[in-house]
Amino acid sequence: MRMVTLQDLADRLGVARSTASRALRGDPQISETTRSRVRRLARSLGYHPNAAARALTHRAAGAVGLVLPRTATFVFANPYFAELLEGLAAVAESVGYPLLLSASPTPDYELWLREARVDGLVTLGSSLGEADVERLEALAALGAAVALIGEPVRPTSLRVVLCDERPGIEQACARLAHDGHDAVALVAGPSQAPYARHRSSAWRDAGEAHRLEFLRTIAGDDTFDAGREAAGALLRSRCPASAWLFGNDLMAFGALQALDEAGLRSPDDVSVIGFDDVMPSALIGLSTVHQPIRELGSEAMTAIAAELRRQPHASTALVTRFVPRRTTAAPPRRTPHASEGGPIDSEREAQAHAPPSRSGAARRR
Amino acid sequence: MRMVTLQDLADRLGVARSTASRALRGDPQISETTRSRVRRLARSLGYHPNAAARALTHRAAGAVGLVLPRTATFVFANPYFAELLEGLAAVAESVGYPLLLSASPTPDYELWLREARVDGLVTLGSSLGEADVERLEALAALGAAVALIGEPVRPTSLRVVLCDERPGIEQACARLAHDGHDAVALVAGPSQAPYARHRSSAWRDAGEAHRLEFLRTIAGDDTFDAGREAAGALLRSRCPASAWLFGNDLMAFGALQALDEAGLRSPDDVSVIGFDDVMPSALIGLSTVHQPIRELGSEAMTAIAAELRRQPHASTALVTRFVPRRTTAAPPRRTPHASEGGPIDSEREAQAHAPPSRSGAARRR
DNA sequence: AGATTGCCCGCAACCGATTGCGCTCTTCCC
DNA sequence: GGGAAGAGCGCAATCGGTTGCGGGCAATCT
Repeated sequence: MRMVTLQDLADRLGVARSTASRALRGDPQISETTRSRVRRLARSLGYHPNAAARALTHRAAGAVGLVLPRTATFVFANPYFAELLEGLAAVAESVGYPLLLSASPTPDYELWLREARVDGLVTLGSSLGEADVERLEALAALGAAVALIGEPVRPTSLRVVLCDERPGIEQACARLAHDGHDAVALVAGPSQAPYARHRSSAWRDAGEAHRLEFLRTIAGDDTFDAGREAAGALLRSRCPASAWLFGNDLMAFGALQALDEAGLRSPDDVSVIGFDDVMPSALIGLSTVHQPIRELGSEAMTAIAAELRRQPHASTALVTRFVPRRTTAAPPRRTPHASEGGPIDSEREAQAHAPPSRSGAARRR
Repeated sequence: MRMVTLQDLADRLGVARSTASRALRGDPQISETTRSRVRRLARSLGYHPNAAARALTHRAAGAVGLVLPRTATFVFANPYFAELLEGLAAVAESVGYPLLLSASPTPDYELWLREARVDGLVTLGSSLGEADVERLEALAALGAAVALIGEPVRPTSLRVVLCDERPGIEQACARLAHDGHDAVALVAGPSQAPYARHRSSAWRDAGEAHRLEFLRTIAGDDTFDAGREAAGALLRSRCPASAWLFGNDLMAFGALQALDEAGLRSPDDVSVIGFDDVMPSALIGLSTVHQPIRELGSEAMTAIAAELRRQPHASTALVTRFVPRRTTAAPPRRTPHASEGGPIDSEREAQAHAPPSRSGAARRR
């Protein structure tokens, strides 16, 4: 695959390569005549400077990498990543840094930087090990721009973009308490993951401050199926919690499915609160803690672009907020398991004050 | 940002750059001793060959671009693209071609290829103009691997990955007819877009074969809001269609929302059928025509990788199928507009044979 | 002992663009 | 008319890695 080169332009015009180069980038030491001749030819031949050659002389790739330490399937099954990508891609586009994408459960965080394939890197802080952080810091010291989304295992000099999860969680717990809930269950993310632990303790702290008793805590792996299984376990164990709190929306979706399969529903039988507020949540009316995911992405990319251009960058503070929708209400009079075989009463009751409703989430067919 | 170079290795070992190079890539003309010395040092210094320099000599970038001719916001608001990306990224990862991502409403399809930033390109066939197709063909003739997802304006020598939309549409219409529907409305995609026109005529052909009358056709722009507005228009105009067919799921979601806001619901008041079967569709129980979106992505990427490696590649046939869920049923006795102010009767009736249901999709709060 | 063979390795020329430095030619001035 | 200034352009090195070709050296053969 042979493209038009600077030499081609120079040959055709009878000038030196260097002259052609200077003409194209508007060097004042080239006469107007020559400059326009070169530019005209370049346009008509569809010349574009070879990215690799430029990268070599500029010692900069002009691209930024996004490393997602999960399989592509996992990543894009979760709308969270789509929204993150939306924020990243929008800024990447506007600042002119192509985004390189990698989704692998065993990522090599350093590879692209060491190959000088990218000048900067965005990745998830929470999935980095101690050693990863250390090596990325070393690369950052050499000039790489690294931004972490979410907190890593230990404090670091790398730029970390995060969002205060507590306000939204606090609001959610306040609302539950106000509605009369006093016993909840928590379906958290993977217990090894720092971010999941942080979020769990945020739920616990806020919940306890509002006198909510945590009857049970289950660790899931942030997938739909994990949520469904956790909900199944809660139902089978007849856990009398009147509200279920989740580490993310996807698991809450799974739980709603499980409820539906059990012939129960939210909020009549149990209130359900997710975390993230991804797009489908608005669609199905899930009450959840809204996280500004796009902004996390755009903030990370903006920070990286600023650093690469040696411009100052003031980071903006991001916070969560509770978005009450249709899966939260006052607790039922009876706990879910008390009405097996068809929650007739609560249904009648719900109908009395609820508008006619389309039938709900996915159901076995 | 200065990384370890081949010269560094050579200097430290007192050999020539070329020797170090050959040692690393296992050239048999280098002695075992030297080879292992070089390799050991390379590993301990964290050496990785500079991607730009390799690209220059190999005349290949070792990367593939994905150009999405829409804003990042549009792209990632539609789960379709997330699933497409899932298929692309999974294969890209496994074949070792990093994926470059671009989302811009005014894309430059050729730029990355001309800059030699990528060896191959994936984009959406339906959004290419005549001129775009021509220029891409020219680049393909020069050795670029180009794959189009969806049919372009005219037949082309470029590789086109597509999926037969008719079977699923046919199945959907058959089902509607069988359930007793005879009058439908179609909310199609943008009427300028070839793919939307194809899909519309597929709906019409299949519908008419099953004696469904198309009372009204509205062109939307494939967004949630377009679907909501189209549904609003249908309701206001008291269109007596008993089923609504959509150009994609996202518009169907919007329509469900509009129904909900009007105090109506599907399928009691009107059956709704989407197209794509994106992830949230299963969640909210939308009946829809399933398209193997991931496979479209993986097929495109596989084809590109094969072409770049000069390997043969047999393309696989992809087809759609109808997935009946909860938004299709027999038509109501009365048309939607006849029961304004609360469709009490149809509701009772629905309850009689429907399992208890969670309240449905997003509703105004 | 001298010639031959083969193993290892270095020299140098690329790939395509950028840039410091110096050369040439015109023009202006004394 | 001769020298200086300055405009306009070319030479060559450089970025880091690859590769054709040739050269040095030791072992082997006659």
